[in-house]
Formats: sequence, C-alpha cells, structure tokens
Amino acid sequence: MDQIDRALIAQLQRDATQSYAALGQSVGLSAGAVHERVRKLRERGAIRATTVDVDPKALGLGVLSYVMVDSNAWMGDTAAAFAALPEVQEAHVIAGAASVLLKVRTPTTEQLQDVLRRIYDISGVSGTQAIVVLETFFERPIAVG
Amino acid sequence: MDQIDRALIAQLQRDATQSYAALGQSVGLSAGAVHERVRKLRERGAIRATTVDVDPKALGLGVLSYVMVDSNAWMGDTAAAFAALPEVQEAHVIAGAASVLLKVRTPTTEQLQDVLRRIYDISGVSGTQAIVVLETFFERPIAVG
DNA sequence: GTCATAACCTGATGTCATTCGGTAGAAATT
DNA sequence: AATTTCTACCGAATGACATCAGGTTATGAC
Repeated sequence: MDQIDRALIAQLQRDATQSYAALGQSVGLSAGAVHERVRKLRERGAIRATTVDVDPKALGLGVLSYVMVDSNAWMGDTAAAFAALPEVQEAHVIAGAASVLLKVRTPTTEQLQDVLRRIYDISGVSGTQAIVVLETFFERPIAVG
Repeated sequence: MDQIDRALIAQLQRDATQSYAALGQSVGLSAGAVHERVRKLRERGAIRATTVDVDPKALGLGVLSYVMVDSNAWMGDTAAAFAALPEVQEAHVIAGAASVLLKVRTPTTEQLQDVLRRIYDISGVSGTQAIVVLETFFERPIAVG
C-alpha cells in the first residue's frame, strides 16, 4: 500500500467507471500494471466492492435520522436483530450513555416512529433517542491522504 | 423509476462491475435496454456516482466516532468549515440539543482529540461531545425495497 | 556480485460497452 | 376508430477496453 495505491483508490472513489488506461495516466503507469495493482487491492480487501452511490431522495427516503439505543443487557450479539430492519443503514456499538447508535432512513417521520417501535421490540432495548437530520452538509468517501 | 429500475439499482449496489448482459439476465431485458435505463438513472441523478467501497482499516483509519457539535450561533452556512477537515466524513445539521452531527474517522483517539481541537476553532462552536464507536455491526447501502 | 522476487511494459485476444436501425406497444390527438 | 407520436425494446455491428502472457527491468536478500 504505497502512494500509488492510495492515488488509485482516490481516483476510483471519485469515479470507478474510468478505464485502466486513464487510471494509468493519472499515476504514471501502464494499464496492465494498474490492472494488477487494483486486482491486488481487491484481493487484500482494501477495496471491498465496487458500488453505485444512490440518491436517497430518488428512492423516496427523505428523512435521515440517528437513533441512540439504550439497553439493559449486553448488546454485543444483536447485530442480526438490527440488520433485520431494512431502514437501518448503519449500526454501531458505542461507548457512553447509550449502547448502540443507528443510522436510519425513512420516507417520513411517521415511518421513523414505526421503526422506533420495531427497535423497542428487540430484546434488551430499554429506550431510544432519535436525532432527526434537518440538512445534510455532505456525505463523502474516506479521505485517503 | 419502476420496479425494474429498482432491481437494477439493487444489483449495481451489490456489484457495479457486472456486465450489462448479466444485469439484463437478472431483470429480463437485453443489454442495450439495460444500458439505456442505467444511463437515464445517472442522468436524473438517481445514481450519483460509481465508486469503490474502501476498508477504513486498510487506510489506517481504525477509530470511528460521531461528534455532536454545540453552537452559540447559526450554523447553517458552516459547511465549508467542516468540509475543510479531511477526517470528517459526514456533516449534518440536526434538530435537538446540539446543532451539527459529524462522522469522523481517525487513525487513533489521539488524532480524534486533534480533530476536536480544530472543530473548536470553527466560528460559532461552543462545545463538542464525542461518541467513540467500539464495534461496527454493519454499514450497508440504502435498501431499495 | 549473484540470485530471487516483484513490478513493470508491450502486445495479443476475447469480451464488453456503446451505438444504430428497426419494431412493437402505449398514449395522445383528430 | 384511425392516425400520429413517443417511448421502450431488441438484435446486430463496431470500436474500446479488460485481461492475459512473455519478456524486461528494478528491488532486495544473501
């Protein structure tokens, strides 16, 4: 993982549709060499997947919120329970007052309420605190440096 | 944006490297028809970009945290100030006690402390509360339904 | 200095993206 | 109802590109 690999990752984050020849141009290598480097980055898991970035609004998911989940039990093995809720985009175990932090996308705040109800149904959950996003400044890829 | 478009988006989220012929197989259309549909999804902005999903650990960014920023002024036009901090991956204006919520990735907790220091330097910021993630259950694409 | 390994380049091959002409169905107009 | 218009689709053709292989240079170990 040298400076060229980082440059390649940065380029691919910006636009993963560009050709290996174009990538080679921007880092000063041949298409073949770039192909081999990217293949290894995928193999090692540094590049997990090639995906598309979708506009949530286009899917009718206009409401973004973060939910702090309080619990009265060990939450270390409840990943599947949260994953079963399709509105939950991220789930993290956190240090501090609450024990789990969720990123939730719903069409409306009414549907958020319904998600909160389903969260309460999960074993060990004792309470929730929802933080509704009013405006997203930005969501961007990880900075590669 | 019909059911076929949603299926295409779901497929592309899973793997954007597959051929249009393969995509056509999974939705029952020809490669040409799929090509045209995807082109329009990009044009409309439903598909914002094609990118790679990078493992933060591979870039040495092992610490994920969320930072609640308290303020004593209107924070509606401070997007650029937060965007200037490369460790900040997301920034949202939120309803509730704090006024901005940040998603921050750093190599270490010491570097998180340094980011907090730089956040304090932003005009209008009166305080911060950092929530450190102990374990990420999952981070996944938006559910297309 | 020599050997071994890894990274690279160039060129060849097959696959695929992209485009085009034509067709069928749906919707709007007369 | 007939006609027109528009949209989505298919199948084929073309050119670009991913992918692979053979040979070469650079890198590092002994």
